[in-house]
Amino acid sequence: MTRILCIDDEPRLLRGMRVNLEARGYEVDTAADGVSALDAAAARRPDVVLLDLGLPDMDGIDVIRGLRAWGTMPIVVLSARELEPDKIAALDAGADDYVTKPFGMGELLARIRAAERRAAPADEAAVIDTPHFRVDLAAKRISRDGADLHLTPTEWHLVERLVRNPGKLVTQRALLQDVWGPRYEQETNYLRVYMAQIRRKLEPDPAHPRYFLTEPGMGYRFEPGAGHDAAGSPR
Amino acid sequence: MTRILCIDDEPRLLRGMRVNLEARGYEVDTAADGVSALDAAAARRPDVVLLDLGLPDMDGIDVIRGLRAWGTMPIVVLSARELEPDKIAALDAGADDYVTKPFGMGELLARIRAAERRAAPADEAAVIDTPHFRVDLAAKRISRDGADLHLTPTEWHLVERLVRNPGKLVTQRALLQDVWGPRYEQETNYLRVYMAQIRRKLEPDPAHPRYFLTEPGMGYRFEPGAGHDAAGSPR
DNA sequence: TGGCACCGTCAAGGACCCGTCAAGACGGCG
DNA sequence: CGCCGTCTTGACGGGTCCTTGACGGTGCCA
Repeated sequence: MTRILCIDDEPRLLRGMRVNLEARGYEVDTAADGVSALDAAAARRPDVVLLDLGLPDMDGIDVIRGLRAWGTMPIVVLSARELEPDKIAALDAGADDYVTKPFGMGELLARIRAAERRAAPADEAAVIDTPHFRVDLAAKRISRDGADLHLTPTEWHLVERLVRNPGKLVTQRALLQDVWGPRYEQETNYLRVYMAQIRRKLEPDPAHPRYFLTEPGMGYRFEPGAGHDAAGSPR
Repeated sequence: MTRILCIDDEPRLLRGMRVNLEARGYEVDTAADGVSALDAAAARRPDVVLLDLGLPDMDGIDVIRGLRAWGTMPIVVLSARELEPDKIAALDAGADDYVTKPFGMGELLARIRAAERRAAPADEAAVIDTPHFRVDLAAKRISRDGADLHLTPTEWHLVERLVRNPGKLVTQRALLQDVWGPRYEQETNYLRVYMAQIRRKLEPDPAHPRYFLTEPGMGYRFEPGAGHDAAGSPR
C-alpha cells in the first residue's frame, strides 16, 4: 500500500486530507510543522509527500531540502502562494510538483498518481517458483532443473495467463479468448492439445498433473504447489 | 544536451518557445499536429515533451497515449483548459505535469528542470563483456578480439536495446517501435535483415548464434556469456 | 450395462516464420 | 557529377509451429 505523508499547519485541512486519501486506499501520516515533518519522514519512509509551504517553524524550501538530503520520493507542494518566484524556488529545491490552493481533490489525486507512477520501479519481481520449475514473467523464460526450456508463443501465452492467477480457476472461455481471440470460444480442443504439451514440458508426471489441473467442464487452474504433496495416487 | 520536443498548433508560440528554450541551452524540435509529433518523437527521441492539448488532427490524450506506447520521457502538458476533468484525463493518460495557459516562462522552465531531474537515470556500469566481444554503451563502441569494429546506426540501436536488457526477451514489436518507430510494427523483415548483419559481425559462429538468440514468433534475447554475474540490476 | 460428454493423446498437413542473399533507392561527400 | 556507405525491399529454401481430425479413456447418468 502506498504511504503518504501530509504536512500542513491547519488541523482541519489535515483531517480532511486524511479522510479523502484513506478513502482511496492510501495509508496516511500527518505532521503540522517542519521539524516533526522531517522526523515523520525519516521514521515512516513515505512513498509520497504532500507539503504545505506555510509552516510555523521552518521555511518550506528548507523542508524540501531536508527531505531531499536523504530521499528521492516524490514531493508535491500545496501552497496558497501563486507567485512565480515561489514556484521556481520550490521546484528547484527538489519539489516534483506545485499545486496552488484552492485545488480540486480530483486533480490532486491525479497528480499523486502521476508522481507514484514515475517513482514506481519499472520492473516487477515477476518470478514464480515451484519445486519443479521456475517461470520468469518479465524475461519470458522458463527453466526446469536449472536448464532453460523453450515454449512456443501459444504455449507461453497460456502458461502466462494461468500463472498470473495462481490458485484461481480460469475458464475455458477466458483462456480461448485471451490466446486465440473472441471467435475461438468454442474450440476447446485447442486447449486440450496445448495443455497436454505444456504438461509434457513442465509436469514431473504429465499423466498425473500436479501444477496445471483440469476442472472438468469449467477450465484450468495453476497450483503453485507449495502446500500440496502429490504422493503417487493409487490409481 | 537536453533535447525538447515542442508540440503546438500556433506557429508564433512555437517560435517563441524555440527562442526561449534555445537561449537556455536546450536543443528544440517542433511539431504542429499530432501525427507529425508522434513521428518526430520516434525519430528524434526527445528527453522532454511539451504538449499542447488543442491540436487540429488528434485528441491530445491520444497523443499522450501514442508517446507512452513506446517511451517514458517526461511529458509536460500546456493547455488553455482549466477544467479538472481535462487535467485528470491527461495525467492519468501518462502526462507528468499539467500547466494552464497563460503561464510564466520561468515557471515552465522550473517544471522542465524538475521533470529532467526525475528522469535522469543514475547510470550504471555501461560496459558489457562477453567472452567474444565488449560493448561500451556510454562510449557507443564495440570491440572484438581487442579491435574496434564498426556498427551502422541502426545496428547499434538494435544491439543497444537488446544488451540493455540482458537475459530478457524483447518482443519484435518493442524492437521495431524502438528502432524504426511506431509505424513499423509489422515490418519484421527489417529485424531479420539486421539481426543477420549483427550476428555476422559479433557472433563467433553466425549460423548458430550464442549471444543473440531468436525466440520464434516472439522476439529476440541477448544472452551474456557463461561466467557472467547475471544479477545485474536493471534500472 | 450402455450411451454420452468430456478429456488426453497422437500424427500429419499446411501455414507461417526465419535466415539468407542480392538488387535497387537514398543521401552525404568529394 | 560520381562514389560509397547505408537502408529498404523482394524472393526463396528450410524449418518451426499451428491446426485439424481421429481414437481411446474416464466419469456420470439413465
